[in-house]
Amino acid sequence: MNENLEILKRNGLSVTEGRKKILDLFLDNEGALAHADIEKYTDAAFDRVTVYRTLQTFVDKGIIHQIPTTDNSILYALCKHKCEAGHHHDDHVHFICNLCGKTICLDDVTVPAVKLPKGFKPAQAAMVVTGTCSDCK
Amino acid sequence: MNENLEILKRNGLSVTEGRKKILDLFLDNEGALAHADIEKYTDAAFDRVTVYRTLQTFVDKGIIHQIPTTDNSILYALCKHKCEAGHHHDDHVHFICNLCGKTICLDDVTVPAVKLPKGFKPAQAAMVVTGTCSDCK
DNA sequence: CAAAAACTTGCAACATTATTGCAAATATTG
DNA sequence: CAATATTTGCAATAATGTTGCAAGTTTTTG
Ligand SMILES: [Mn+2]
Ligand SMILES: [Mn+2]
Ligand SMILES: [Zn+2]
Ligand SMILES: [Zn+2]
Repeated sequence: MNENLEILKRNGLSVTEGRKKILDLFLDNEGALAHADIEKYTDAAFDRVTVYRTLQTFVDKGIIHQIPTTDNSILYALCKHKCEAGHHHDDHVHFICNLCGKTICLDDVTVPAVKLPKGFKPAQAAMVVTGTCSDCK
Repeated sequence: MNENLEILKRNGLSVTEGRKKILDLFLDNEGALAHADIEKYTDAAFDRVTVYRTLQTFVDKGIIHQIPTTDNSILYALCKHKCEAGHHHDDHVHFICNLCGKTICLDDVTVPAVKLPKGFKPAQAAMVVTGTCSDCK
């Protein structure tokens, strides 16, 4: 069975062209995608609003997760672990390559715990490393 | 001597009302500021474009640093270490409080090193922790 | 399988945020 | 203080994000 279909059904989502296509992009793409990438890769076949809503739906369901950036954009990538609606477990480090520009989920590199000052209670931690990726090295 | 003035001169920047005022905001404010905050705190006394350019200039000079977020905004905070033009050394963890919304530079908490897969060469690492801050606890 | 119900999409209108060129204003230099 | 260098605000333009709603599509029901 197509993996995209399987994922949509498992999450109780109606199966539509747009959702299948956008999910495929994530499944086929190793790196993370920004809203703009998706518009480009789908040749603007779907309305910009639909893309916004689809991404939001996927995040809500725990199908994709967001990666913070420092350039007024948000990157999205597949959740490979068992994320559920309302509860993500994406504790891995993200790597942004300065040369090729790709953002890669280092699924096997866990964000290390840090000791916070008194009174601070951590809930989630994100880590983004920049540098040169293994392809560009 | 006023600290803002001192910082501007040290970095070879012309001293203007806008720069002094915006720099003061950072000096007076413990937390990080977004572009929108600055417009609000200055009562829109300066054109939006001037604020963009001022923030960019400060980042370039190593006076402030950027903090990545997951909501299409960029936060800025003072560099407290010896950052130079073109070379930042802000290796500290950032904490975003889910209750009061403040973003705090944990200047004494260093981003831990992580072991990356073969071929990846790190240059910089950023870490953002969310949760409850010491004021809101 | 067809009808009803539930949900998703695209459009249009609108709002917010960001970028650029350029002339006027301001700051620095000597 | 005059000459020069730099910064600012404005206007125009672009890019990005949000909302309501009617039409279209998918799912459920009998
Ligand atoms: Mn990831
Ligand atoms: Mn900081
Ligand atoms: Zn690369
Ligand atoms: Zn707080």
